[in-house]
Amino acid sequence: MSEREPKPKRPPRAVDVAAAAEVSIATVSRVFNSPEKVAPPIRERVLAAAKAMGWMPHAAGSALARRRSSIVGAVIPTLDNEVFAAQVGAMQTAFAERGITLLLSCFNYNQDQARSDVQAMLARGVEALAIVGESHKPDLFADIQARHIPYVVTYSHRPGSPHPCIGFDNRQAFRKIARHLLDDGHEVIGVIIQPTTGNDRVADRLDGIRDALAERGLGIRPQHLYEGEWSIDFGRQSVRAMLETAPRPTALICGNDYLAIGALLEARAMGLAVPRDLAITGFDDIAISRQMDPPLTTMHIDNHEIGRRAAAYLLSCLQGESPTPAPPLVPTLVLRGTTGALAPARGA
Amino acid sequence: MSEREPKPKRPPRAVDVAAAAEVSIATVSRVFNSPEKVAPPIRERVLAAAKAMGWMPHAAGSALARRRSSIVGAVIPTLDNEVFAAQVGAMQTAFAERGITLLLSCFNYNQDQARSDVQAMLARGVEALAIVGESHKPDLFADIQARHIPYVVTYSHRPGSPHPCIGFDNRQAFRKIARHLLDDGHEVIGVIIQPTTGNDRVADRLDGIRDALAERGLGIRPQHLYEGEWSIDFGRQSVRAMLETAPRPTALICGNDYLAIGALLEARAMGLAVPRDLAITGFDDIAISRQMDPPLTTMHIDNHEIGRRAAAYLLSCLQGESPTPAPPLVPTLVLRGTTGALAPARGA
DNA sequence: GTCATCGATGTAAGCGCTTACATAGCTGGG
DNA sequence: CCCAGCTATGTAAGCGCTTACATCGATGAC
Repeated sequence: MSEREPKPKRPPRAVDVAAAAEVSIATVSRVFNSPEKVAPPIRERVLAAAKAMGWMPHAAGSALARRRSSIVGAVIPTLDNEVFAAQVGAMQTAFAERGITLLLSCFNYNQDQARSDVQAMLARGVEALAIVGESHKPDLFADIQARHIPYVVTYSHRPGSPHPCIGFDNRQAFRKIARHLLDDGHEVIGVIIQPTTGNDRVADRLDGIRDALAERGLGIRPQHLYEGEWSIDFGRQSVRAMLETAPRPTALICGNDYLAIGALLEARAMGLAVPRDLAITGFDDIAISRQMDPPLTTMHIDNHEIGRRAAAYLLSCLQGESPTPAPPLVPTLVLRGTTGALAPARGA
Repeated sequence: MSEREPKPKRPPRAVDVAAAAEVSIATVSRVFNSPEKVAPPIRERVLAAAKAMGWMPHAAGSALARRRSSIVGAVIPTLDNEVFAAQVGAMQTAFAERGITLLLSCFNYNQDQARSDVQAMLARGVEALAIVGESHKPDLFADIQARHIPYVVTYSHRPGSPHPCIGFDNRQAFRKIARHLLDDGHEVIGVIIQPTTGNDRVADRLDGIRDALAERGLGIRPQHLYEGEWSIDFGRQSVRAMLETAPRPTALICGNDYLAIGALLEARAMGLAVPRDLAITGFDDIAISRQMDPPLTTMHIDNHEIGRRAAAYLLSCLQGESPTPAPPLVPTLVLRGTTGALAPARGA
């Protein structure tokens, strides 16, 4: 009767377990942190007591004592883009296996938000940080470096970047896309792309396109460049507007697959044949892209792989190693049905 | 010269700030937690000192002292489904506004994983928990309840559930879909659905379909029921196999939009007219669905709203209120191009 | 049989912070 | 002019845990 505790409110603490198992609190701690140091019979007793009262070491206490939080942070623009969702999912899984918890922040493409989220994470004692892109307020990186915390920039891999990166060279990748289209014979090329301001990755993509065109003495005509939110609808609107210009572009490079899908759907709705009347390329190779009609030519990025690599890199840093960040990933151009050699305009 | 610290390694602590501002450590703490209690000039001095050394209260320390962690956990199956990604994104945003950090776990439809993730979160001292679905090991909920922390089940709202829920009644929703198809004149209805084992939401969906069919004395023929991973490809395969059976279904209910999109694409690839030869319905109304040709009839779920409501509910609990969980959301049937009245089989 | 040694356990000092309580100036009423 | 009653600040006791160090037996070499 008197054994019944009428107020089970307060969660058990290590001392309670210690009392129940008739050992000292230090032994309880050891059972959970270096079990080999405690004699098996006692170990069992402690384990049994802990299980009986549902006790686990409280993370805040051990974080303090151990000076390690076992949490890492992921800072991404938004989960609404499956690209970042996949990266975060892969990281979460990789870290969970090591008993590390993932803290998430979505900054919605807002640099101030990113900055303050990172500060909050630092205050929480994250031991490492993965951040999408490198166009952030300088303070953001300064804060991280001041803490001597390992971090990695993802989705970007600019030559000469001061940061460790896991990603690919956006500029190169788009140069490759543009060259492919040029090789197919296109000379008037339109571009639909996400906002470039404050987004290094997208700015690089546009630069890559310009590079390739410049190599052939070409450029992007202002009326053939649409910059706006990444969405299927923006892709649709842009292509509709662009096709009213003269000369009409014969090919369209889109900053990501959502835009490309919008462009493709609208072009077909307008009665154009793709790729004959208009070639279209995307970027990311999201799940739906290869299901389109015709299937979308795009560049394949392995987002889970980026997440896994970022996690592996940070994990390695946390073990005290100094891994050399891997070479850039090289996205592969997946030629599907929305591109093809341009029919010769005139002559046989 | 001697002012230079040669080892800036260790992050500053409150005592350092206190020393710099020539106040006691208590005052420093007060400046950050109840600023109105400290005289403005001193407050400024402390703030300046803190900023100068880049100090912020360390979360583990304050969590311990305050007995509040200011973190909450979200437990979802996977981020690869945009439905859950959207929910998490909305929650993260809502919590961040209140200075609360979100811990994420993806259990990949594995109940053991979910259980241990929840335990890890409890050990981390989460103050609240949002969990997708209610078909979890009973221990999972027992652990949470033993800690007396608020929690909410999302994406599910079964009548009579013992848990607070933010979601919709999956059974009702699919009953509605099936009834609609029946009203359109369909009698042979196929089903492609995600695995039902260990997934209450999906099991409810199937039950809802059965309910509606039973009302008209009908049922699902075994050869018209395909259960498997939710993916466009599974939708494709299933529809192909199903259309070889006799009698052929004239309508197809899919457990979510991915499956429906696969079914739609494959049906059209097989030369069927949709909806004339085969009506198709999805569920979730993901972004791409209304872009399909014909646009997909589906049920619209506001995933961000679920996330916001879940966050609001938990936030309210954390303020000590006892909010009555809101009534279920009612997903709306969005009739688009993949359904329509069945042409009369015979007679005028 | 004695003592050095070693392995198993306990003791206690923090980890960085918050906050109840103590204290010390002030203000102003009597 | 004194003191009750404030308010602004400081003191110190934890929060729950880990771990260096102390302690205590037991083991085995001599």
